[in-house]
Order: sequence, then structure tokens, then C-alpha cells
Amino acid sequence: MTSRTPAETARDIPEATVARLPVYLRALISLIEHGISTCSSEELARAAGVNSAKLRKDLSYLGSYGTRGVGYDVAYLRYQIAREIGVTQDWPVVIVGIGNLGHALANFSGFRSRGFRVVALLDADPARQEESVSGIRIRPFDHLETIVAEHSVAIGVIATPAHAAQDVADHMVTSGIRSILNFAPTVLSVPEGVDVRKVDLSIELQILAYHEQRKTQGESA
Amino acid sequence: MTSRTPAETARDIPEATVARLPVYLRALISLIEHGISTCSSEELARAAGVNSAKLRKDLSYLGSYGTRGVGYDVAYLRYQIAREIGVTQDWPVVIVGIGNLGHALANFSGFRSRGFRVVALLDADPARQEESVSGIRIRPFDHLETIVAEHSVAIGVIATPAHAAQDVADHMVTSGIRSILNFAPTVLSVPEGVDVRKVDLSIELQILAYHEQRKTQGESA
DNA sequence: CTCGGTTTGTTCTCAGGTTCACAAACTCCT
DNA sequence: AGGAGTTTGTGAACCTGAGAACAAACCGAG
Ligand SMILES: NC(=O)c1ccc[n+]([C@@H]2O[C@H](COP(=O)([O-])OP(=O)(O)OC[C@H]3O[C@@H](n4cnc5c(N)ncnc54)[C@H](O)[C@@H]3O)[C@@H](O)[C@H]2O)c1
Ligand SMILES: NC(=O)c1ccc[n+]([C@@H]2O[C@H](COP(=O)([O-])OP(=O)(O)OC[C@H]3O[C@@H](n4cnc5c(N)ncnc54)[C@H](O)[C@@H]3O)[C@@H](O)[C@H]2O)c1
Repeated sequence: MTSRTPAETARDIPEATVARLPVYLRALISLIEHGISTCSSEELARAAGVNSAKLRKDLSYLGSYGTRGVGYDVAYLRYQIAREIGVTQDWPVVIVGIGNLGHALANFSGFRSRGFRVVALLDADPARQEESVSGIRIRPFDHLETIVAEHSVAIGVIATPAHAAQDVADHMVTSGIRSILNFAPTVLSVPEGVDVRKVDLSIELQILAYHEQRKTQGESA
Repeated sequence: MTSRTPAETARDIPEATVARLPVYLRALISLIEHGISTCSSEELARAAGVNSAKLRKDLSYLGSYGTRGVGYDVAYLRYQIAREIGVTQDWPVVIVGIGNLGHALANFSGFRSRGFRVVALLDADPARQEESVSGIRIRPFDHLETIVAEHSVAIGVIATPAHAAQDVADHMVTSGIRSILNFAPTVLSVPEGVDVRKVDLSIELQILAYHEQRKTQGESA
């Protein structure tokens, strides 16, 4: 095995693997909290809810951090995954649209513990701007560009109604944000180089409904 | 083209297609609201943010609902997709854990308009049980079984802290719920035949962070 | 009725992801 | 030191999904 400087870390991790790394990270943190210092791929895979072969292959993209015949050092692996994902330092985040959902997000303590820090809450409604949520004052939406520049914000969260989401996204992009998490049920179009991920309650429920319908049909037939 | 009774509708729609049908449905509804009665696969694909070949292939699993040289009848296709997903009638849903997030979900108007109806809000904390959210009273968690039986609830939403989620899921399963949407950041284990989908903010943000880190690295190199 | 233009439904090919299975590498015990 | 037992890392087979490309089917004009 060749020694591996951070700079020459493998460049191309498959997208499916990237999506699972946070799950492994969480499982490792849970193991640490239970005082477990070493684990096999089998155990970690069970904790993460995946196949152990898949887990091993996923980890192999990061490097060779296990020991054959022994398993993985939990704390070491945790650090390596966190470093690979990029959550060893906190990422500044802005949330736009502080309604029902925005309030819940702003109050959500899981943010800070997972490598993110809410630096600003923005809303277009002046009535909202009197308010503070968990110690952060709600500010006017047109402060976006200033705030992004000031805090080097790279990640924006959209929690506005669907009809406002594209406009908000456009402003985020011109302000320099290149990663967007969208809770509004709408397709965003953004330039090349900007990543958008969506979280969509209705879609998830509809997928469940589809399968539920099939189950029920099979029953009555 | 053979005539097709509802019963002999194609049985095996690929999972990737199932996940996109709700997106198409939403796009079609939006077209209807704009007074558009016919559209080509190209136009619908643009509205849904996908490749037109992919859209056509997806729709072909449902049947042959378009007309060559013309396109699709928007209202007709909308109905067919809704029927396939199973959202032509409302599905009763229970939400467990009415904290920050649970409140937002309970207040969310998009539920009813998308084929779902919240029949009960449940929480273990007696202090919560004084409260009503958008006209629905919060009830004790141990009413779950009764409520599920009474309303034939098939879908449950978990919005409790992570440490309570597995216990809630177990109770849901024994009550007869076979589809679970989980917002708690934990892996649920459920018996064969029960579907779980998760919505996980931290994972989405970490995936964005991973790509963001790569972008920034490339820049400074 | 025929022909040109349009758009669907489908076939084919390729890329990506999952799982199996096993050699290589390690530990511990004798 | 050697051998038995364990567990990783990975090659290879298999499966699923994406996209290009095109024949079949439809419309409307002349
Ligand atoms: N509430 C939920 O549980 C839930 C669940 C799933 C999806 N969603 C989606 O999340 C989004 C927000 O939902 P909500 O229930 O919080 O809605 P909401 O109406 O309570 O809040 C929206 C907020 O966005 C602000 N806003 C509107 N236009 C804006 C603009 N151009 N710039 C900045 N701020 C603007 C409004 O002032 C308001 O405060 C919606 O798109 C909704 O469909 C919500
Ligand atoms: N708030 C957010 O924006 C957000 C975002 C992403 C994920 N989450 C996750 O969603 C979950 C809920 O978050 P929250 O901020 O609403 O938390 P919260 O603490 O505000 O609410 C949790 C609620 O669950 C209830 N509860 C606890 N144990 C229960 C049990 N056994 N049965 C029934 N009810 C029980 C509590 O009484 C409380 O009302 C958490 O797992 C959190 O990690 C929240």
C-alpha cells in the first residue's frame, strides 16, 4: 500500500457513494457515543443499514483505512470520512423564507453539530423582520448579497413558497452561492456549476402511496 | 394498441420512474393552471427538468397515452399518472412528534392538495396535548393503534427525536401501518413488507458540502 | 388521397451501481 | 515460527437506468 498525501486523495468518488458517506459518518458517531473503538465492516454496515460489501467498496474509494483481520478504528475512520465530506470545519449557511418550515429549520440544533452554521435568516416580508429565531434576527431579503460576501457563504437553503423559489435561487447565484438546498416544490434552473438538491415531502409521500396501493391491490385480488 | 383494463396495467414500473412520476404530475398541474391543454414530451420534460427521451420512456410504462405528431392531452395524462401513483383519492396520514418540525408539517397546506389528509397528530409529551395545530388536536401517542384502525391509516410520518424513532416505528408497524416517512436522522429497521423512506436534511447538506469542497479546492490549486 | 412535417414509443448501446466471491493481509494461539 | 481463524480490499458478473436514434403513427394541406 502506498502512502497517500491528502493532496493526492482519489478524485472521483461515485455519486452513490458520496450519498452514503454521511450515513456512515452518523453510524460511526453513534458507535463512539457507545464507547466502541473498533468495528468490522459487517457491524458498521448493519448500523448504517447497507450491505457490507457495498460499505467496504465505498470506503475503499477514500483509501485503505481498515486492517485485515481486525476491522476499522472507529475514531480514525470517522475523521477520514468527515475530512472527505468536508465537514471538519463548519460551513456557513443562509436560510431564505422564514415561515413554518423556515422556523423549524432555524430552531434545528442538528445543524451546528453536523458541520453547518446558520449565519443569517432572510425573509421578504417586513412583518417578519421584527422577529428573532433562536437568537438570530430575521433580516430583509435584499441583504443577501452583503451577507454572502461578508461570511463567504457557499450554501443556501430555500424555504419560500414555490412561486418565489426561482427568484430566490437567481439572487443566490448572483450573490455567489453555488450550492442550494431547495424545500419548495418546484424545479429550479441554475447555471452550470451550481448544485441544487431538493427535499420534497409530497414526492416522498406519493412514492409511498404508489407502493402502498400495490400492496393493497394484491391483497384484495 | 390493445385496450387495457385497469386490472392489467403494467405491473413493474422501475423504481427510478416511480420517483419521477410525482414530478411529472406536478408539472402537468402547473400546465393546467396556465390554461395549456396539450403539450409535447419536449415541453413537459423541460417543465419537469428531465431529458425528453427519459420522459417518454417513463410514460410508456403506464401505457400509450400520447398521440404521435401531436403530443399529450394534459388533463388526461394528469389523471392517468395520478391514478397510477394512487392519489386520485386521499390517503389518511398520522404524524407522530409534534415539535418544531411536526408543527410545520401539520400546518403544511400542500398535504391535502397532493392526495393526503392528516387524520391525527400524536405526541408523547402530555404538555403538548393541550394544543391544537391548524384545527387538529394533539393526542396521546398511545392512541395510535385505535386511530390507525379507525381511519384505516396506511402511512405514518415520524418527526420525533432520533432516539425515539425506532420505538415509534415499531408501534406503527404493530398498529398496521406499512409505509413510513422518517424525518429523524436514524436508520429504522422494519419487517419485510414495510416501506420506509427518509428525509434527511443533514445528509443533503453534507452531499452539497462534499461537492462544494471539491469546487473550492480546484479553484485554489 | 397523398405527401411532408411532427412527435411518440421503442430498440439498442453504454455507463454506473450492486453483489458475490476470494486472494491478500492481519492477529492470536500453540 | 507456523497454522488456524478473521476480515479487508477488489476483480468480475450481474442488474438497473440513461440517452441516442429511428421507425411507426398521426395531422393537415393541397
Ligand atoms: N411546512 C412544511 O412542513 C413544508 C413541508 C414540505 C414543503 N414545504 C415547502 O416549503 C416552503 C415553505 O413552506 P412554509 O410552510 O414554511 O410556507 P410559509 O408560507 O409559512 O413561509 C414562507 C415564507 O417565505 C417568505 N417569502 C415569500 N416570498 C419570499 C421571497 N421572494 N424572498 C424571501 N422570502 C419570501 C414569506 O414571507 C414567508 O415567511 C413551501 O414551498 C412549501 O411548499 C413546507
Ligand atoms: N427541526 C427541523 O428543522 C429538523 C430538520 C431536519 C430533521 N429534523 C429531525 O426531525 C425530528 C424532530 O425535530 P424537531 O426539531 O421537531 O424536534 P422537537 O424536539 O422540537 O420535537 C420532537 C417532538 O417529539 C415528541 N416525542 C418525543 N418522543 C416521542 C415518542 N416516543 N412518541 C411520540 N412523540 C415523541 C416530543 O414530545 C416533541 O414534541 C428530529 O429527529 C430532528 O433531528 C428536524
